[in-house]
Amino acid sequence: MGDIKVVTRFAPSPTGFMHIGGVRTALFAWLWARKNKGTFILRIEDTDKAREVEGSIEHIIKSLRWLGIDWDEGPDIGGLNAPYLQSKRLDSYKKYAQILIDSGHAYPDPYTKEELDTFRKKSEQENKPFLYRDYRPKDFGVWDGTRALRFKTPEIKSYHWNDVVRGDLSAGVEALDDFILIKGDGYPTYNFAHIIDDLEMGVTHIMRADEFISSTPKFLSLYEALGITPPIFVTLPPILADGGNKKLGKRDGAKDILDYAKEGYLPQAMMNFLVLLGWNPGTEKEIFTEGELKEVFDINRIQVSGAQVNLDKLDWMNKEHMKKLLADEIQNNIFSYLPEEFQNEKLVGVVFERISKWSDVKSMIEAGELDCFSKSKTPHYDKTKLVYKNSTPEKITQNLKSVIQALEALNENDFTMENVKNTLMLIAEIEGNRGEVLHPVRYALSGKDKSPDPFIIASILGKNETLSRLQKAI
RNA sequence: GGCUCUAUCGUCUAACGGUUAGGACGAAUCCUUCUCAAGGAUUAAAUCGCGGUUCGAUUCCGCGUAGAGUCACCA
Repeated sequence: MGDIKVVTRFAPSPTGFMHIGGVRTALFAWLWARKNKGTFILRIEDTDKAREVEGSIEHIIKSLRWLGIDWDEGPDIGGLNAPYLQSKRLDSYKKYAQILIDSGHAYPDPYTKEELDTFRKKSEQENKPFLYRDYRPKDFGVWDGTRALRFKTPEIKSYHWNDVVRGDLSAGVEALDDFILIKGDGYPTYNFAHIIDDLEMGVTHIMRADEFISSTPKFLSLYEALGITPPIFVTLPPILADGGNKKLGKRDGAKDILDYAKEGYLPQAMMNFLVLLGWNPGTEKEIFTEGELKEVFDINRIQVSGAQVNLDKLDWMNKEHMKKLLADEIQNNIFSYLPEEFQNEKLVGVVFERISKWSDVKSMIEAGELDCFSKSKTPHYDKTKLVYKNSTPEKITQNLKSVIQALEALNENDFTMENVKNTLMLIAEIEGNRGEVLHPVRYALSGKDKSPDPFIIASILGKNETLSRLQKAI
């Protein structure tokens, strides 16, 4: 098994952003190549000019790089099998098309679009699948390149094949048809181009989602006509939209993977989350680093049935990966998402601690979680809320005064969380009720019912701001 | 409609044909706590239905049901 060098590829079409589903496919292909010390290729399937979206290629590259996926050959770095844009490989497709024409396996499509539509409607009315081969012309004309070139299915038979994930698969003869190899505009179809490219690039394993199962017989008949040994098929399970039971797609609100980056999810958390969407190691371990995944990932343990996206689990994983980060890594990863006024080194710990309350940094900011640390946003008070439970306003005022007095004794330099805490706890002990001391202080500093503890807020605001807010509360 | 695939707690999943059907997320309860989080402990929660093979079926087979995919000059 270790004798054959593994070559995998990820071959997106540049039609916009990538969502979780697409990236998962890339991840599995990449991991399998890395696990086997093989080659991973990025190829762009840009054969549909009408659907192409400007800037998609850069966006796709950015998305993959964010996740930490790298490639050995690709449009941006070149490689042995360049070019990696299908639109620049037209000569290859023409070469193999000619071979198929010469061997009687391809012919020009004589029909207009309208005629084909009529055929299709007729089949629909009869509740039968539309098969172009029922209308295959008796005599093939000469292909001049202006019409679509169709593949002449050599033999109508039922195919059986093996899939690493699904095991033995089969299809009825309805799955076979004379599909288009090269379109009227001169570009090849996916069905043709990917087979030629994979052949020329030496791809050994094809990872793709299950929507291609039903077209596999077409591919197999083409492999046969060209005398090619097919690569190993690895069908990935579908990813279903959150809460629903539809396959995840852009129309169902599937998000750009880079949106997760903007919200403050860590790439390693996203990678961990994605790899478990349709794969598991067979152990109870769930949190993996990139390095560990490159070791343990195995296509033989890929799931068969579909999985729903569980965003709660992503949040949890993000938290778990944050715990593994060092302070400076947290800073690097989180600060770029924070408004400038919060990019205070002292806030790293707070952000780290409080993030778990929210799904991501963005929503944490929007919820105003960090507002109490802002020197510009002085809290708004509701006097009644300053009072703790059954206490009296007089008692609270008195406590606040004690606190101010005690804190004034601290030097600006000694105004650390530790010292503030000791000071407040001492007063609380003397008063015999923590709530009557800590609550008003916290509320005075934050102006919120729910907030971080008073010690951390005070230490970050500094002596002056802390005392001023306490004074104001009185 | 044809062809094809799939089916274990709410969700993601584990289980050579033999387990009290395990783990994780989420939920609930308790502890801790000035609040909200965090942390600790505990609990509830599943083999789609019906047959068959077998000493024994979540596991193998058939049928049913439900869901998904596909039937493009899209990939």
